[in-house]
Amino acid sequence: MSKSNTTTICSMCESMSSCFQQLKFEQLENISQNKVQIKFNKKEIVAKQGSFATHIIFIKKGFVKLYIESASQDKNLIINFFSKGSLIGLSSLFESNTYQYSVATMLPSELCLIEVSEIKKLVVKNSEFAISLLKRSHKSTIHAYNQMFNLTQKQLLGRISSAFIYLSESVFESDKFELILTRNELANFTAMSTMSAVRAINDLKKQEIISDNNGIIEILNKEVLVKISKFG
Amino acid sequence: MSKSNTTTICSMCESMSSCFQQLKFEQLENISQNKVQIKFNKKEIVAKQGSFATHIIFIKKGFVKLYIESASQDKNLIINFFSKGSLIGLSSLFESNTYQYSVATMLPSELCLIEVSEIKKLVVKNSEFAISLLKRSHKSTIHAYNQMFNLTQKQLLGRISSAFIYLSESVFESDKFELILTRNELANFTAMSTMSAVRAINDLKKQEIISDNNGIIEILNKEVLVKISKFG
DNA sequence: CAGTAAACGTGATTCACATCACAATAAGGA
DNA sequence: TCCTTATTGTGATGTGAATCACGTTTACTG
Repeated sequence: MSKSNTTTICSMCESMSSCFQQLKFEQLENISQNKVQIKFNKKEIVAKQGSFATHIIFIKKGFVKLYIESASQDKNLIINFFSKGSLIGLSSLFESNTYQYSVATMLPSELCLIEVSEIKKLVVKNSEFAISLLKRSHKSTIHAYNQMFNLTQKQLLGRISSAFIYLSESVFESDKFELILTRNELANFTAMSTMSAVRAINDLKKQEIISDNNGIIEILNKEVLVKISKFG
Repeated sequence: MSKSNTTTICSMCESMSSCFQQLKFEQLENISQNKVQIKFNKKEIVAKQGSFATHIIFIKKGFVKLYIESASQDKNLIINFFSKGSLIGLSSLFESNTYQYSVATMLPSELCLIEVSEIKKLVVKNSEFAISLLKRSHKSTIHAYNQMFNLTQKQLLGRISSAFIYLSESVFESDKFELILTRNELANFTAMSTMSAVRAINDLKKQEIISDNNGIIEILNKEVLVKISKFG
């Protein structure tokens, strides 16, 4: 990682999240003065589970995964993916001062690290900002509940199908998208072995429900995909 | 359920949650005037997944479970348990206007249903209140992440052990407690079959890690229990 | 651009857990 | 109080998915 030599002023940032749009000009200036903007290569760790959380991570550009590592480190569970405009690390902020998860880039990314104390001040000053943080937080909670259900109550094909629907609708926002994730990462997101992920994907390909051209996934038969994702 | 004939004034409520302690007297009076206090028997549904969420649920007394129902209704996943002082339904409030989960009593309970609009007003007016809601929300998120990890990465005994530790430390707050939950509910909380839950519990009993006297659970060997919960 | 590591893939085997079948006990309702 | 239903329990069987073993292809990296 390297500190960017062209730090953008927050009020000029075209990736600005909905939260920050609630802020007044001078409040945004405060953020601007209490952040660092950093460039990361792909596959770099941005936040490490267990370490002190002194900053909130804002994604200006790129793509990251948020995941939980096991003690033995061999089993990772990917909780979610985030791209431009996302804000990460809020839960560590109010609940505990250490990260409860790790965050790593999956593409070259530009991130802004904003001081926790600055965010806290703004929550007190600006109730619109507080509400938009509340919305984000509840979105995370609902996503986690859904995933808990998906991962524990559905089997292989249902989990993979749910994952493709989620990626298509909520992450890449298109029926055709570059997957970016490896089979191993998809396995870690769906709580199965890499081998099972490979088999499940090829199964969907053979049934012509999805296609995969060098990493470009296209959902060919959404109706059936949804049916599989619901049945289990 | 039946509307309580002795509605407590919020400012006199001895179950008052930390959130409400942030409120000024007249704000608490507003809550008081915009709530209904209702008595529920055990095993009654308080909130039904999919229905409109017009109220926030405050637990004045009793014990409830929050769970997600499957389409076929035969598979339930219990997300969490709540007792006196808890506030439920906030995520439905900001993210969607329908409940993403169901809530049911497990003991006779007294609940206060507070109008969503009233809570929203207070979040805007009182930033301390907003922050305490943020804290609660993040606590839910972190719990969900932990559970996701537990349920997907650990096996039977690890999951049951984690569950007993959670119940002991975070729900009943004692090494000795009345279980309240049936084997089936414990299975739904640990994402396994009822039969497996029965076997796993009896396994822990045989190893003298826990004891069960007519539903009174005692953790006899916490050290080993923690070890099992970590290994998986 | 060769060498090595990471990612992708297929078939055979193993194992954890669900399911089935059935019994005993406890709880709640007419 | 009896009758029904929920809850707890044990052993045998079946199966979904992990693991193992191995080969192929694609991407880094000096």
